[in-house]
Amino acid sequence: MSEMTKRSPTEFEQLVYDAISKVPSGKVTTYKELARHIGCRSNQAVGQALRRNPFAPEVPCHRVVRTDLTLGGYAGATGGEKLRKKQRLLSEEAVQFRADGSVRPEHFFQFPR
DNA sequence: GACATGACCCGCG
DNA sequence: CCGCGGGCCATGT
Repeated sequence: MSEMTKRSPTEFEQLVYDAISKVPSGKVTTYKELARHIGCRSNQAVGQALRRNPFAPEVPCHRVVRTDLTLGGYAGATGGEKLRKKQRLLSEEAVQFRADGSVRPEHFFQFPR
């Protein structure tokens, strides 16, 4: 029979969503930092959890960018409309960008050690 | 359980 | 600078 019920977040995903929620407005973190904070050695696995985030933008996954501070992805896309939306959300939180599209480093938020 | 996918990262040539 | 390969690991088929 076909699947009708929607899948609930796994514990791992909840861990990720909970961590992101601690990133303040106007700041960004990275997939790598996020992974380190929750004790995950796969940055990619963190990206996977965010890619399917059903609570965006309440759970502010738009505040997570790549280690080189370029945008990364949003709503399952790595470019186009979706990505521009991510940039707009950040702009509205007063995050500033450099000419090459990367986030200005002063907005980087590091989790408490 | 094996195999494939992916919003990542890093080193090397 | 750019592509390629290796590493890491949660999820889905």
